[in-house]
Amino acid sequence: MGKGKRTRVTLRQVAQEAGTSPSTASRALAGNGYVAQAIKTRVEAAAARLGYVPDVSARTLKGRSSRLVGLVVSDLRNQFYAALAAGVEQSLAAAGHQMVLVDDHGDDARALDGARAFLAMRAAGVLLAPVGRQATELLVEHGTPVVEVDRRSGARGCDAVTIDSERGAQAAVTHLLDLGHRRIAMVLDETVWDTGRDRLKGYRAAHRAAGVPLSRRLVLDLGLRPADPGADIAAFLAAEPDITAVFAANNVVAEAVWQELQRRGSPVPKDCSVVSFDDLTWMRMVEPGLTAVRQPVYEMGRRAAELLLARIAGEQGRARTHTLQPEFVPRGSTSAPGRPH
Amino acid sequence: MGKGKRTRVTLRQVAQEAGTSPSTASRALAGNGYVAQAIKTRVEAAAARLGYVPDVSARTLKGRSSRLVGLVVSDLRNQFYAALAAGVEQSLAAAGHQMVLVDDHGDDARALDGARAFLAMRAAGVLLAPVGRQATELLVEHGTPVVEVDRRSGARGCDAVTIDSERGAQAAVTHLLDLGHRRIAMVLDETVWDTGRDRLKGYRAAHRAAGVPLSRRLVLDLGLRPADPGADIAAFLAAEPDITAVFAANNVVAEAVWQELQRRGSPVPKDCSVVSFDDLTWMRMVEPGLTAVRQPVYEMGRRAAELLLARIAGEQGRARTHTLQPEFVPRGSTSAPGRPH
DNA sequence: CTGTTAGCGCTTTCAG
DNA sequence: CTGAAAGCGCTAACAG
Repeated sequence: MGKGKRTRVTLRQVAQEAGTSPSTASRALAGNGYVAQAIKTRVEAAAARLGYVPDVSARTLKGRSSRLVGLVVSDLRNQFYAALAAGVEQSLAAAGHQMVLVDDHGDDARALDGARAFLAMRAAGVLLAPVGRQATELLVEHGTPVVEVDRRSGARGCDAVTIDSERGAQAAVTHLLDLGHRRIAMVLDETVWDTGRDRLKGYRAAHRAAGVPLSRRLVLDLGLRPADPGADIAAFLAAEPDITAVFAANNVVAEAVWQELQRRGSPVPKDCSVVSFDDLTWMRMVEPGLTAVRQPVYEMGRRAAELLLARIAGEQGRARTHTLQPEFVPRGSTSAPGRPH
Repeated sequence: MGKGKRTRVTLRQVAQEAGTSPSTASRALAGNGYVAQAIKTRVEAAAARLGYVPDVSARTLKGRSSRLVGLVVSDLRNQFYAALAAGVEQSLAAAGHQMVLVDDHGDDARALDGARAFLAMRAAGVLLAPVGRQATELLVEHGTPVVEVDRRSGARGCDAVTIDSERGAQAAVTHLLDLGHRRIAMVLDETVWDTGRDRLKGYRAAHRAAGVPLSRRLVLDLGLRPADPGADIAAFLAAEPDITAVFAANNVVAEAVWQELQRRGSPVPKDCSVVSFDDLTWMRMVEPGLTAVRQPVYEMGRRAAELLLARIAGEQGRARTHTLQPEFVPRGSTSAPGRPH
């Protein structure tokens, strides 16, 4: 022990030890086909005694695919993706699969590298939060089941699990409108994907439904990876002093907005109400708590994994998109508008 | 396209397409051995044309091991582990390895299952935040390089990367003592591992160094997965009304302490100062900000992965433990003691 | 119910 | 510099 066995125990050795043939030993261990109970026991004992660990690469080579499932997320340090990954892992582990996790940092090229690696390892399936359609297309083209999560790339031939962004955003903004706000800003960091676009749609739909005119000047798009979001937000708020509420399109934006409001000393919600799309730990820790649109992220990961597992199990039928509903969580950061700041 | 090729392109086909033999094609693609430049180009073109994706399971079967590296963490939804995993992934991806992530939920049996799976897939190496020594021992016994992260199981034959818990805790508690606190509580959720134990040691060492007597009654051990931590903390604070400061052993505990303090309406730091070991997002978002011991978690993940990669590359020599230093971050949640609450 | 045979796709001696 | 041959460990026909 502790020396690191130079040579692994193979099925052949187990068979020998049990006084039978490799194929019988294989059947005994895998539980396929007929094996006498006595022999089965004997083989199992031999395997245990020798510390046999089956070689999945041999198995994978023989069969069609491995028990590996790929997951591509855009930023593991973002709690949103971490929770997503946790949900995926949970379902996968329960089904006896392993999760290979790739962080593409929002870069399509890295996602594509990941996809190629998944192909090479004969992954049973892949889950991804797409940043482009290339990765999905490559995978689908090669016959690997794919489920897109959170965003949809628009690629054909794959299932998807998303959250109803438009509905969630509309609920959030309607809440602000109901409170009497009329100059509601929306801050986002992308309209590249359906997430950002749909949330903007929801923001607009809420205004239309309430008969409140829209103003382009109230929408601030920071862009992905802004150099200095705080400065952008500061300039925005200074340019639009009659804003009484801000709707942040996701947790990253919400954090930047919150910090800028703190920095400039604008009391929330007195000077400015705030709502976030996506509800993280800190939003219920701060005082006042942040009103938020809670996304069932962990659940989304689980659902996506289940869907993928069904496809892996051979389920046929055309691609489906499951849409989960967010939940509006009112907290202290929203109230009727005071005087403009 | 989009139909899912029933049969993958093999090296044989690429060779045929390029008008050469499989072995030459292999050399051309892998870059091993001598191949005429002309043929090499031809093979590469053929591979690209056919959309060839090498089968790693065949490669793994032939060679000793795969390019898969296992990582076992205890709770992916905990930002600490998510950051750790992100750091690991970053280093691994840069080196052309893939990360297989297992969440053991603090359960040794699941970690062991993970370890067996890693063995079965001939993982090149494994990183783990141990919950017991079984997984590490199994892996080491089979000759798989292992690096333990954050905690050490005590198993022999593996490297480790940890953070100096004792030093960090001592700094935090010394800070409180320097402010004049004399009744400083410590709340933890385990003394099972060196993390909890060392932080308790640091708490005690700080007291000894300051000549302040210790009282067992000031230490609350919630235990792992407490049913109702809030209630336990409430009871504890009620039973020890002269407490003027709380040192929370990790982010989970800090969250529970913070929420209980909010709930009972005890102003921080006037009634009670608070320090957390581990610094999460919310701790700098709340008002006042939480004084914390920042751990370089992402960096720890990176370092652990580098260490493992070196072992995978064949580095010899006895097991080493890298200890990273935490950083004390004073914020608003600590001040001189007011009157006892 | 069990053993023999063949071969998954790749790499790697070993001759040429 | 290139091709033929063997085999990594396992499973799946197919006979027995």
